[in-house]
Amino acid sequence: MATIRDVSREAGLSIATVSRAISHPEMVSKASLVKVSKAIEKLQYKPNLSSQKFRKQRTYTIVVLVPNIANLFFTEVISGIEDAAAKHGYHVLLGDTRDNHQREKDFIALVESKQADGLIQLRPHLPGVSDSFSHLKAVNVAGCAGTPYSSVRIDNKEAAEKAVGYLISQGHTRIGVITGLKDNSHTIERLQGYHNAMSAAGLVADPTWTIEGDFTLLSGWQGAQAFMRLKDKPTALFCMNDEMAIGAIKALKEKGVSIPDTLSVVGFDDLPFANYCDPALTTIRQPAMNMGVKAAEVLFQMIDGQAPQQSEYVLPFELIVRDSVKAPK
Amino acid sequence: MATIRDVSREAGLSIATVSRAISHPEMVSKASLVKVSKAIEKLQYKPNLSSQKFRKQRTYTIVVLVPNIANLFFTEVISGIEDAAAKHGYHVLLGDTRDNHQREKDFIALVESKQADGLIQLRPHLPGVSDSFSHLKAVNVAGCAGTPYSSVRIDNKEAAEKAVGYLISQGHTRIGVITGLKDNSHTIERLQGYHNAMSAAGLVADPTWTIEGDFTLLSGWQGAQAFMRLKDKPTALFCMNDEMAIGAIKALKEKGVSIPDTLSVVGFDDLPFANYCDPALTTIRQPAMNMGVKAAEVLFQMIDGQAPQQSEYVLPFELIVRDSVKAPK
DNA sequence: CTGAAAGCGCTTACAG
DNA sequence: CTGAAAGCGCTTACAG
Repeated sequence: MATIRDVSREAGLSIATVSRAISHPEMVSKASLVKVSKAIEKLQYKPNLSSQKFRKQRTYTIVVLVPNIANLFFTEVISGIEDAAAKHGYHVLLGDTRDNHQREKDFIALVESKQADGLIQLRPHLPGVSDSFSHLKAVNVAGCAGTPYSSVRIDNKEAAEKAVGYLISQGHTRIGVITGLKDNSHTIERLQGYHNAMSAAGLVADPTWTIEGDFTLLSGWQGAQAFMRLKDKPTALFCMNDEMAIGAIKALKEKGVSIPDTLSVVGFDDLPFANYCDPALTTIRQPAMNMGVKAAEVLFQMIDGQAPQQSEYVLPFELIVRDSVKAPK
Repeated sequence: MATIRDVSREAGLSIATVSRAISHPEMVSKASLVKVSKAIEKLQYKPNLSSQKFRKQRTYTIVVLVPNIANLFFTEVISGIEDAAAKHGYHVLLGDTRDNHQREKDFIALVESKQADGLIQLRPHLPGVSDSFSHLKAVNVAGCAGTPYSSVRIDNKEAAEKAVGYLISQGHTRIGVITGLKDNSHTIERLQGYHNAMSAAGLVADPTWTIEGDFTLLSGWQGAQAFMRLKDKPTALFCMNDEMAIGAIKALKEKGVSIPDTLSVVGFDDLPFANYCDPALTTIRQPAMNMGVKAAEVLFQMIDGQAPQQSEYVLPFELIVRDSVKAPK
């Protein structure tokens, strides 16, 4: 592989001039520029970026920490990050942690060891584990309120409140909920929204109506089974993500429950599949792609040495009304 | 940030010894090892990997080229790659190309410019565009037969043949197909399998039964509309991926077609959602995760300078029978 | 506008 | 087992 030295020899110029011709062409004469480009052409020279990075102490690489890449919501956020990265000349190193703390640490070490300029964490901040971020250039995306570093998210509490409020507006008074793992911050915030909506309408939320899931299809399916065993069944069900809603609908239909005639269901996220299930799912749309773009842009700013204007960017969500909700009989 | 020089000063040893203590502890005395580790501890030293990489001319990074990260099948393959990478001490740089050739070239340049040691292409090989791979360490995963460099895949033709053969074995003789884009190699191979299965059973495949899609939910939905307009409707439909099958089922149900009673449907891939649609989808399961693992391992071997044992690794697929197929009336 | 030289942080023959 | 030194490929003050 040709190096800058080969090019300088071929062009009959110093390596300094060759380097400038590439990085700062305005500092070099036209004649030299021509010689250099001819030499580059002839030798098929590609600058060794590894060397450039090392020299500049800047990698133009960011790491994206994600608990599980096989998740359509995360994946859409990552698309946004990739787009912004491509636009700004950055690359993204994928950190699929699978909730493995060692793996998470390894990726953080990448930033610490100058392999990457910064980091985006895609999930709620975990106190304890990810506190090590504080000394890094890092931003949290799709997390929760109170993240101790810059974050881009929606207001989960309000969104849940809106989802449940919509069910109430359709006449439902007995509303169940399938949550994520109970310690998860998203669960906590969305559950708060659920309770807020209920009490704002003067309704009581029976504790047995709250069923714990873990944001997977399977847990939605299982949650619905638990729901069916309730003696005093609600007429509507709020699922804290679309995957659980889809799992729940499956289980409900298996038991002969007709949706939305007997039971209304609302999801959260608006995955592409939400529009293709039967009935099409009414859900909260998070601006996943935009969240990714925004998070990346905030990070690039930080890397450039500017403090972000805000410590939190709260983006708007939207209620998407489709066919899974109907007034109770 | 502390450098190796700081550590050497702190430990009262040369930087050479410090370097060895870290990379080749067996070459260093116990006493020195202790001094070094104390100094590292005290200074919170992290080796600058950017420098190490540059020095070693080895990045321990691979790029994964994927047309679209927001695709559950791809994402599962990537999980496999990530697992293998973590195990072997590699990192993965995500190349979400969005079918943009410029972006694809940029990522290839990353390997050429020594930013990454090799590349995995997740999609069928595109003659012309990706010919530039030939001089790189590259492997193709989930592509097609005849890829001009190492590849890991299933036999698409046989898999399609099996899917269609299953419909035939259930008594269907009139079978339609929703394909991907017609120039796509997967489309071509799977279509061949479809025709093979038909003619092996002595059946004729009416050309109007072949409807072009593009592997998206929407195109499956649209394809089913086109299907409904057929005068002489088949009793079964083979969709070249699960997304199109799910889209098609949605459209069919909207038109009041009962599945599988009136029409049987088979998919391809076995996405997590396949088991949660209504009816649960009978489909071909690709070993996505394993394909990712295998592709990564082959690449790591190549990077280590060993030629792969085989130029093609053809992994087994599986027909998953669920509820979307029934004998025709 | 150009070149000689220092140096980014490490690793590794070489000599001891 | 250890250290002095060269060098990986580039960039950038500095001097001209």
